[in-house]
Amino acid sequence: MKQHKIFVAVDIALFTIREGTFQVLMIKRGIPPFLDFWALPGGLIRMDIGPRGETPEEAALRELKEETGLIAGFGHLEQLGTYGDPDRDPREERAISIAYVGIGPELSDPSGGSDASLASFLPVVEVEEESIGQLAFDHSLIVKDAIARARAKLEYTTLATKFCSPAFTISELRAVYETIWGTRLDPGNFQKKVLAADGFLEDTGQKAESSATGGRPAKLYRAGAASSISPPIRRN
Amino acid sequence: MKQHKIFVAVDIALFTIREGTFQVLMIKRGIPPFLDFWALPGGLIRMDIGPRGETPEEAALRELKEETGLIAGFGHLEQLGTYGDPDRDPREERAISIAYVGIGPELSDPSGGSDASLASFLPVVEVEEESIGQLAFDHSLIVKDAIARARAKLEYTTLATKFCSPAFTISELRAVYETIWGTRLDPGNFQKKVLAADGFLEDTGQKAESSATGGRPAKLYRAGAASSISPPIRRN
DNA sequence: TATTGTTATTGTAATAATTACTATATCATA
DNA sequence: TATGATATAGTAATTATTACAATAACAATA
Repeated sequence: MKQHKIFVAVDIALFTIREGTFQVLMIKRGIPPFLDFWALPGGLIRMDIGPRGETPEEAALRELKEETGLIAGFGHLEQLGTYGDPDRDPREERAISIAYVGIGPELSDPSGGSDASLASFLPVVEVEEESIGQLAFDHSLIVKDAIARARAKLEYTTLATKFCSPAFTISELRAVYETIWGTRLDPGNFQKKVLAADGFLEDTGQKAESSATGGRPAKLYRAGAASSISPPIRRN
Repeated sequence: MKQHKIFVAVDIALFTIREGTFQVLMIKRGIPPFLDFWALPGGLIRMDIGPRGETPEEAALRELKEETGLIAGFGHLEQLGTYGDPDRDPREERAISIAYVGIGPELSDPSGGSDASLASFLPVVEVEEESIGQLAFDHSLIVKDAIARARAKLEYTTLATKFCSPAFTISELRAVYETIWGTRLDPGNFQKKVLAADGFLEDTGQKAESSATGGRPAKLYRAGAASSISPPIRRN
């Protein structure tokens, strides 16, 4: 019976926008296998924490903190899927992985730790085209799925607000869409659409500083209570 | 190290439409825990099959066959998500479960086997409102998520064709939407919409028998190559 | 102070999609 | 041949989307 037990890992693809670029948190592996390869932060679910072991979410947040120093002050965490190919891990013992997608605004700088020699936000495009080299395990597949999930969810959910500061302008929100989709959206139409979507935005009554280059100062909004929006924001 | 290994199960929510009703395949448990409770077909991933154990998909199809007699001749299988709460299984040893959603047309009659004393398609509404009693483990949550997934995917994918026979009429397809959503759709508008969706339907050149009550015989279509449709079919 | 540059926000007209019907086509059966 | 039934096509009103123009509100500068 016990022969059927399997190692269960969790991995997390944590996205943010930094310097106008869509980025994902990666670590450089400090131990074999795949020593010195880039990988997603993650590790085994531990059974020696709590009376019956950790939940997968707890494990994801713990590993994130251990390997990158980042704590759970970010806005969103959802399960992406479970990767269970018997050959996804080259080691003797089989291991499956439950993957998560996380999203946060302006995250502090990561620092390597435990099994990671280095932790850093990397531009999503560089990870996609593997100009940083091949990724460890099946993490290239996981990241690809995670990116697709994030892009798709912008359309019909209020996920984009999770990339923004607590109070943000509509331009800032539009920039999130433009950065992640790699497209350009009409400012006027975008404005009307998000304001028409019930529960997407709440007026704070405040105004942003006029930008460095001048221009009319924008109103500041905060995220509303809605989690899905209809009609959706379209990708073009 | 080995202390961290966990039992990994798979469960499958297999949907079909029978006698105009949206139904899901359930088994009655023949062993404890939850003896005689209704549950989803499923079981542990086995490590003694293949050089490194089964894939989760293989395990799902094997358990389906063992417990219900149904074989994999159906149209669609996708991962729903992994349920990992440490207390989801009351037994001594912790077990997580990877859940799948399956869909098939006109499936043969199931028969109980192995750990199931009985297997049967049950109307989704009865399972939802638990008029058949509480479900085993967290299967009530899993079924709920599976139903929501199926309903949502009808909108923007060609999933509905998986419930139909190889050649089907537009009425038959419309009945799938109406049954699963519990709504009524305008026949004329529905027809135009699905025909306008590129790659959704392929004309077979044949016509269906005129129905028992008479009426113009409908054209027969088969599923096209597209997997997503835009604009989506809306729920009303 | 008036002007210019810049960004936010509102307006508008053309186009496209959706809806609620109506009309016609094609069969079975009386 | 008429009638009932269902499939399919058409049509006009409504609604949403798009592309673009106009106006508003500020900073910086002449």
